[in-house]
Order: sequence, then structure tokens, then C-alpha cells
Amino acid sequence: MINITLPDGSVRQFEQGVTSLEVAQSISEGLARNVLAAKVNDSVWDLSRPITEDARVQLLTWNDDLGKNTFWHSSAHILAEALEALYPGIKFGIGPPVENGFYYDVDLGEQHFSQDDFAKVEQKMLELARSKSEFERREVSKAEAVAYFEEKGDQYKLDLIKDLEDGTITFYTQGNFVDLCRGPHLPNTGFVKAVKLMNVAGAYWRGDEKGKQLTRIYGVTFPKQKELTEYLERLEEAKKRDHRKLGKELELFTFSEKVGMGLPLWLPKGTLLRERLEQFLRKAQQRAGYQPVVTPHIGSKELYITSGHYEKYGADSFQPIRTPNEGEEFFLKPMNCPHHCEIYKTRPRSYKELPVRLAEFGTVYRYEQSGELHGLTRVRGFTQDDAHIFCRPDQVKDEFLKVIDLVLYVFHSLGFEDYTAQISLRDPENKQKYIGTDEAWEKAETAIIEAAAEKGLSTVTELGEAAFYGPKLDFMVKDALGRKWQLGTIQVDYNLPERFQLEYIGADNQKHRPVMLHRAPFGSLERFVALVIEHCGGNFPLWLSPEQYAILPISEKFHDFAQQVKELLEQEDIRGYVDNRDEKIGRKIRDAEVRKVPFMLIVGEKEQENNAVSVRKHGEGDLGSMTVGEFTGMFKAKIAEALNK
RNA sequence: GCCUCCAUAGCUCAGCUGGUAGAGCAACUGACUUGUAAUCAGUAGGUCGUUGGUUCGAUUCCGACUGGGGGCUCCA
Repeated sequence: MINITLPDGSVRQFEQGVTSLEVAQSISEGLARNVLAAKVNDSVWDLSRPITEDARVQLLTWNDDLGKNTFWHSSAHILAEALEALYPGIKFGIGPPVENGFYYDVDLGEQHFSQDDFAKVEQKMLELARSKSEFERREVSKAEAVAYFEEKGDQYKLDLIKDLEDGTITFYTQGNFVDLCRGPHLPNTGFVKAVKLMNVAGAYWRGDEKGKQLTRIYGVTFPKQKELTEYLERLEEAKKRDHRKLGKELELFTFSEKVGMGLPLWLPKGTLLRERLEQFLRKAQQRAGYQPVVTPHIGSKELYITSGHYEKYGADSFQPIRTPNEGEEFFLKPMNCPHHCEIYKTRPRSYKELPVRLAEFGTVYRYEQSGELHGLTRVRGFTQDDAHIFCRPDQVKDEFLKVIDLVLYVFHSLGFEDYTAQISLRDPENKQKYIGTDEAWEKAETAIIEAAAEKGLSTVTELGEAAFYGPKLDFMVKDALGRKWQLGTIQVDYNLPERFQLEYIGADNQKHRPVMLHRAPFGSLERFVALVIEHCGGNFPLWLSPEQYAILPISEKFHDFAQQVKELLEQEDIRGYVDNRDEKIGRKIRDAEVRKVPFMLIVGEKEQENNAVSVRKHGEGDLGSMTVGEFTGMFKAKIAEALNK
């Protein structure tokens, strides 16, 4: 007999060789029907795999991420089986589960596959699912594995096997399809009840840009048809929040082919919104001891040779502009730090005045690959809410902590509660990608890890994601469609102070080298605005809204009164417009609702008599009549509440 | 940059297998003077992204380019 410990701590005894499915059956029939896989000690197993010694067992269902992963991983195999049946001779890369489904990378050879073929493949997948084929696990020797795929002529699988150790290789078979796979899998294909292929895309084999490009087919499956329907509905809803769509509808920004791809044009309403964000951060930074500076949009080539950016990015950035006569070369600035270093150097610095915090809403230009551009989230010209903190080594941690506070203040004020704090470190396997000494890197990485821990941030650590001059703490937020974007970032840098020979005079009257922190709570205004739009679905917080009210006169007779109300509100720094078109009130209300204007102020005879406005709130309806004074009072209270929560 | 799909009026879209285009909304004009999500009527608006080719004839078929979507790679 062996002891099986369940997650609640209870221990049950079973025969040696018991399967997780049998464990589930001993608990309840319902659980046995829903269980998809099991976590045995620390790895996920097939339900049918015999357990031969004492173990901790956690039964995984659709409600567990690991259960979903197993479900989708098995679905990828069903997709592969369907594809093999419909497109004989195709070769397979990898087919893993992902956050919302799964994909399989395939080499179709001479055959073609597009969205038009989805229905056919989906049908085949459902047919295979209904056949309830079991997923059979088999341990194979490396030689056997190689022989099988050589016979099949699948060079990708052979490529994968090459890196595997003999004795750890397993095959899974369902129906007529055999795959090299670590597993685990569902007991059989019948668990899959609903299938939807989502899109096709190119993907480099093993992520190598120079390598062969395979066709990646994305799909998603569910244990119930209803869940698929709901998922697709959620997706439709999410698309309505896409900032590119709302940006156009709400007239916030646009792009022009003539101006150039990836170069956003801010429309008046978008500019208003952006300026409110700037103002908000300027205030917070003033309180935190930052000093605003302004620097030009270009800098000489020498500047970037000194900073190291030229060596790293010179060939892959916008090429320099030249003076007509002297041939001097200038680059559009891709970042603000070198300029700020030069500001720091204007005069000798005393240890007493550190930290020096120089802040600038600096517009920078970067050559991004054309295929990378994406709405406002990835552009070629954008404005960073940049600042550089020059401090003594003993101040680094404290400054870092203060910046974390600032970033979190910004995020909370905008309602970004669902973010990931990512510690981005150097790739230890690939040190030549970075500049600076090992010692400096270690100091910087330690500083970040300690500061994040001290703030109690729950972090994920990514190797190889550091900037080339230093490690980062990045705050990532997802867009409407679940794509992750970096917003806030804090970076420790020992390299630029060295390269620019930055100094301060210490208490010992000796020269010392300051440490630099780069930081941007928004990251870029463009990307931040994009994420704000998607998070609120265009229904901006009152303080950000480009049009905070619309005054809607009942008829032309009240246009003068409407104008008087507008002037009163303007005095209170509340912005909006009067809709004095010859339209019925119902129409004006509808249009203001569509424009997502937070407050509609309806003025007619009653209001004029009482010097009042009838207030209607966007999405909620009539709030009744009140004086202009009462309205502004309520209005300001709401803003104060939103910003101080 | 790579793979793939897409491109018709300011916006959203229709236009079967090739015979030079249509709707709704927006705009403009007029009438209506309006009480909580679309008043009525009229007018104007497109060398069908650009450019080659096939054809008697191309918005429609093919190629290139430009821009956009999805993904890959990249992201100071």
C-alpha cells in the first residue's frame, strides 16, 4: 500500500500502482468525470499513469491553469492529427498550450493553408474528438525516436530529439497520430467538445529570425460548447475597447500615410487628454523633488558614441542628418539620458545636492521594424515621461524605493491594479550583448531585487530582458486583447556615469562617480494613453475626459443661457461644449452618450427660470435638476475622490 | 524585416462568375423650435490605395509597391 496526500492534507491509502483517476473516483464520481490531469508531487501526470510510491496528488480540472494547459496541449495534438489527415506529408514543429488556447507550428511544404480552411479542419478535429481516442504514453529510446521520425522525414522533430537525453523520451499516440511529447495528456480526445481555430501566422523555427519560417495555427477548445460561445463573445467585447478603434471614434489621434508610418498625430481631444496626464505627473514629480528640463530633439553623433548607443543601435536606427556645409552628423534622439548627462555636467556637483532628479517629457524617435508597429503602443516617435536621477551609491536603494512609490501612485490613480512587476536581468549566457563590468551589473541587479522585495512587489524575473546598459524593473499591463505591454520602467545604470565621466565631490573632498537611475512611470505617453483607453473603454475618469460636459439646450431660445452656463464652468476650469444644433433634445443626448461625455447638462425653460441645469450622467441617466454651483461642487468632489483614493 | 490576410465616399459596409459603382451615418441647404439615446426633405461627395500587366473592356483576374490587421523576430 502507498500513501497519497491530498491538497487538504488528508492522507489516503491505495494499492501500489494506483492511478490518479482511481484516486479521483474514490473521492467522487463527479470529480472523476471532470478531472483532466493530476499533479503528482511536483510534476503533472496523465491520469492513467500508475503511482508507485507515496506521493502528494492534486487533481486538476478545467478550473486549474495546469488542467487547462493539459486540455489545450492535448487539443494541439488533435489539431495535428486533423492536419496530418487533411494535408498528408506535412511536418510538425512544436504544439504547446498558450494563455488562451494552443498552437501548432507546421511546415506545409508545397501545400497552402489559410483561414478559408479553418472550417474543414475544425470539423475534422471534432470528428476526432468524438472518436474518444485514448492518449497512450510510451517511453522510447533515443534511437527508436530518431528512427521513427527519420522514417517519417520530420526534420523538426529530429532537431528536437537531438537535444533530448536518452531515457527521458516519450511518445504519445492518439488514433493514427504519434508525437514526440513530454505530456501529460487528457485520458482521451472525447473531453474536447468545442473547437475554434483563431488565426494563422508565420513563426520562425526555434524563434530564429534567420531560420525557416513555419505556419503557426492558433486554436482554442473547450469542454462545453457554451464556454466557447462565451469566450468568443468576450473577445468581441474586447475588440470594442481596442484603442485604435476608440481613438478614431472619439477623435483622439490619427495616422497619416503622408506623415509616415508609426508617427501618431494627436487630435485636439487626444491632446487635451495627454496634457492632463502630463499635468498630473508634473505635479507628482514636483512633490517628489524632480526638476523639469528641456532638451532638443537631436544630438550629435559624438554624444551617442560616448553613450554607447551608436555602437549598439547606430546601424539599426534612423540614419543621421547632416549639416549642409560642414557635414556634421546629428541623430534624432532615441532617448534622453545622454542629454541629461550633459546637463548634470554643466558644473561641479557636491554630494550635498545629490540626488539630482532631472525630468523631461522628451519626444524620441526610434526606428522600429515596420511589422512591429501597432496603434499607439508601438510607434516610431513618442514622448517618454523620462527622468534621470543622479545619486550617491548609498542613495540608490532609497531612490529606487521612492520611484516604485511614484509608479504605483500613477498606476493606482489610473486604475491599473492588474499589472506584472517584471525584474529584467542580463542573460548570463550572452554577456557580450551588454556593456559594463560584471561588478556593476551585479550591484545593479542586487539593488533592484532588494528594492522590489522590500516593497513587497510580487515579481517575475526574466533573464535576457535587461537593457544593454543595465537591469530594469518593468511594470507590464495587458491590453484589451490580452497582449502584455511595458508601461512603467525603472533602471539602474552604472555605465553611463562612467562613459560620461560624471562626478561629484564627496565629503572627503575627493571626486566620486554618481549612480544613475532611469525611470518613466508612464513609459511613453502614447502607449500609456492606449492602455488607459482600453482599460476604461473610452469612458475616461472625469479628470482626464477631454469633454467633461455637454450643455444641451432644449431649443434655440436657450442658447444664450447655455452660453452663460458654459462661461461659469470655464471659470471653474471645467471643460466642455454647447450643442446648439437645431436638433431635438433626444438627438443631442444620444450624440453626447455616443461621444462618452460624462455629464450632459440640459437647459430649457425651467432651468433658465431657476438658474439651474438638469444633469444627466453618461451611462446612468437623469440625476435631476441642480444649480450650477451645486453641479460644480459635485463635479469637483468626484474628481478629488478619484485622485485621492 | 519575415509569413499571412486585407484595402470601395469623412465613417461603417454592399457590389454573383470582368461590361467604369450603391446604402446607412456624417457633411452641406431648407423646413421644424423641440424635455432625457437618432425630426423630415433635398444637395453634394468616389480616376474603387498606387502602379504595371492580361483583356475589345479591370473596382473585379495576375504582379509589384504603399498602407493596415494577425503573428514571428526585434524593442535603448
